[in-house]
Amino acid sequence: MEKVQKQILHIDVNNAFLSWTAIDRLAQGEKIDIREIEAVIGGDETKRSGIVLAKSMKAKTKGVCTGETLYQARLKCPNLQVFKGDYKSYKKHSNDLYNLLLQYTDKIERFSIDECFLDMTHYLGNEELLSKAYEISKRVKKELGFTVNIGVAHNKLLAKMASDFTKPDRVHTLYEEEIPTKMWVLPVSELLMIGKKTLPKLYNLKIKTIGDLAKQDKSFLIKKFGKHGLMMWEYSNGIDNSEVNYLEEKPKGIGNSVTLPSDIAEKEKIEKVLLSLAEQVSYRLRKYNMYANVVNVSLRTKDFKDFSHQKKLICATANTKDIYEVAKELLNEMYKNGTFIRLVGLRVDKLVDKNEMQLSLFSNEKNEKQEKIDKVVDSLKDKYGYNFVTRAGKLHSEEVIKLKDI
DNA sequence: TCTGGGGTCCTAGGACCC
DNA sequence: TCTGGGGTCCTAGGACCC
Repeated sequence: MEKVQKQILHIDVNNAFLSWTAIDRLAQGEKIDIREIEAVIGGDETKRSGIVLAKSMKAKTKGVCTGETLYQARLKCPNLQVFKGDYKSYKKHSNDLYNLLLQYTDKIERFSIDECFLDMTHYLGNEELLSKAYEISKRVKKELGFTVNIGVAHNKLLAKMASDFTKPDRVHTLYEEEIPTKMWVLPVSELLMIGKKTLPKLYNLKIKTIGDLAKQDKSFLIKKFGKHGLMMWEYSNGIDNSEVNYLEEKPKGIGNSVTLPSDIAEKEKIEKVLLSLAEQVSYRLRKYNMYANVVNVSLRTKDFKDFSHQKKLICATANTKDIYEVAKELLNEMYKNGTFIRLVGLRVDKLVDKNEMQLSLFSNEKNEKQEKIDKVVDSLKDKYGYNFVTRAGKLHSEEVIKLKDI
């Protein structure tokens, strides 16, 4: 059976957070379009999260990079203007884009808040596909007020690589025959899944461009890098057979973490943070109607050393209390008193659907009571806002760590 | 006023079983 | 005695993505 060639688009919003904040500000009557000045969307330095989340073209020209500290960015760009992000607004703009794209196909994979893959295989031939890409590009700009880059190709990898070519507001193709001229000439760091740990290893092997990587012996790369080596070889040669995953997927794990206002070195205070996180994580878990089989606590020390411990549960749970109790056990195992901690994280993994669980097998009166308590607390949170309801344990502590609204 | 927060997937070693 | 070896589960840590 001959395989039908897939037709894929990758849509990538240009400077998403910055563009969307620019639109919101203009809508509120602000005169200056922050896309036209040296500006970034940044975290909060007073909360020790002062990093660049998105940058304008002008800030980029000055060398400002996503992920660097605002302090570093200001050194490169002294007139830099910093604006706060608004996740709720971003979600809305992202949905607007999604709804527009639904007019072309319902096979859309939302890869992140500002990126989508579209399976357009029902459009016949490259010409038709390309003209649809231009149509989408124009319509998004006109109807939604921001620009996108669109990658046009026959698989997801090549579409994503293509959308990353020159920006902003561009449509690029990357068909198989264009790989040598458009992709192999690029530095190997541009290839998807080549990060900052792999890059120096490739440089040591005199592999500098994606083309250099593509010409390597496949088995040599597998011997050197294992599975990752095979993937690098396939990607550099434009091979990717993955499907556009358009069905709504349930999460495999749910986690929250918080950088503390200042480093702390007392277990009791870390426990209070864990209680807040347990509430947050289990609340989200219950919203998905899922149970967790693994609880994981992670810590970051003041000198940025990360470590974590995890534990498989005897019985899956979505109770705040159950998760909190296990989290405390894990903290006890791993925490050495006196160590200064910067970040505390709690996540649950190996999630299962509530409906797919054989209930009552292990459930008892105590569990049912806990579930009822959580249910009441959840509905109050839904009604009056997440931070409205607080646990008694937290109310009586002087160290209340207020978590951001979710 | 130096370094976020949310994820997924992979690896390697130890325990344990047959 | 000369110390198998495959398979699975669990855990800690790491790499990468946006």
